Amino acid sequence: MSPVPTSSDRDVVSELTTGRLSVYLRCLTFLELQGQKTVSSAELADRFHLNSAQIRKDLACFGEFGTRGVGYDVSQLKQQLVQELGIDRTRNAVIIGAGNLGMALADYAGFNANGFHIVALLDIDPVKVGRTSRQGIPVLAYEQLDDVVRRNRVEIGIIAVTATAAQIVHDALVAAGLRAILNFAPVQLRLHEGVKVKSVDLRINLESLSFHLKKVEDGMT
Amino acid sequence: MSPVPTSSDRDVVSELTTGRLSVYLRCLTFLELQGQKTVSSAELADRFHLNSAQIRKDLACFGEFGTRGVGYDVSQLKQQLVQELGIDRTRNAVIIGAGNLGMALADYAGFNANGFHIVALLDIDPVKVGRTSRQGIPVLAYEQLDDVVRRNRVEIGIIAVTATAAQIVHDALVAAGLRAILNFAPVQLRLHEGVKVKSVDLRINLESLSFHLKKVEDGMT
DNA sequence: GCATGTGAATGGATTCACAGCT
DNA sequence: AGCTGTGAATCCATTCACATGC
Repeated sequence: MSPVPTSSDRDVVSELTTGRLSVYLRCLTFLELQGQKTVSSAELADRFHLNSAQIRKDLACFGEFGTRGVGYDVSQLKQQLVQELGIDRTRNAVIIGAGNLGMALADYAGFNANGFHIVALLDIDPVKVGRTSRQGIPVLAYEQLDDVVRRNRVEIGIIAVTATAAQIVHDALVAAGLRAILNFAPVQLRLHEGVKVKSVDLRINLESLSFHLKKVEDGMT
Repeated sequence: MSPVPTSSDRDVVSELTTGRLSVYLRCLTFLELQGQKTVSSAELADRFHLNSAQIRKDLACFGEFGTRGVGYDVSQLKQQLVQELGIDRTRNAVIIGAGNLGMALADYAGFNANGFHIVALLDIDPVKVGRTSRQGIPVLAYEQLDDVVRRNRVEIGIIAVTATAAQIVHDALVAAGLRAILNFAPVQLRLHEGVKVKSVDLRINLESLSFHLKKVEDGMT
């Protein structure tokens, strides 16, 4: 369209590519730990069941990090991915809903390391307020949402409430200024412009497994 | 290839389509509860932020359920989806790993209703064995895996252990005869032929949100 | 020689648009 | 008239294959 290159050139990194960047990061972290200095796309593909061409394409989105004839420098590429993914500094999050799932997520290792930190759980139930998770993350009153967000520079909201309450909570998170939301409630949320929402729907995953089992039963291997 | 139509004709239901079938089922359940008798693909699309053509295409995989000029019968289509997804009977599951996440999943409402039932949690830690989740689901010894699977007709395995243990557990589940696995460990599992594995990677979702925030910061909206 | 980075080719999935049925 | 079911068209993602550079 436009004859001049725009900033949207670099913008075209698909959701799928982004997800794979995280995977690559994890692979590189592993290799670095093993003391490996250098890795080729072919080796990465072999060891982690990926496709080498895809790895190269994905990485090429951000510039040229490899050396022809050699491959990629493990530590350098890892650092590059950390930066591209924006986890070179810590991002704070709150969890709405201090039920089983919310509590478990609050203590989940992956949510409290390498760039993320759960500041608090919020709940409307006065009985829960004042408690903490096993790891000591406090449960605060839901009404304090705006305060908590402002005071702790929270950037990410995690929805762990029932399906019925999810849309309301979602809208409140957006109103509180959050632009990144991870949703565990089984609903089709109405989205807001400029706000990224990722939904993890546990039920859908189970049903997809059931579908597979059904096919096997019906002899459709 | 083959000139005669094979059973694989109906086999070509993509992963993405399957996921959407679950979504449609949820929408229909909602509409049925509201007492709505009939619904058109356009109305479904409007109300739940979907695409009407896609809905029709997806549903058409299983035959013709709609009535031209009218739409779909809510209850009938719902029942059809329940059947296609294979949740017209209950499927039993075990969770491996009785940590925070495993415990939370065991009590998760969506995992103990409408076609699914968590039979037990299994753990190698003797301290945990003998306890139960809040809802009373027992924690048994991991060594009893084969027994538990056989006795309870378990069809689904849920991996809620650390990344390091995940592959071993996965292989044990397959050896125990399971053909459907839901994995919460952040690893690229080596897969077995004929075994369906769905992975839920919480970390990837967070990183994808961070990536979005980074882009916003850098003014790439 | 070897492995990257990338246009070109392929393969899927989504969307369009309309023929066909009620 | 209205809405489904579907070929055709479009869009996006993956894979191939090779020119390019170390």
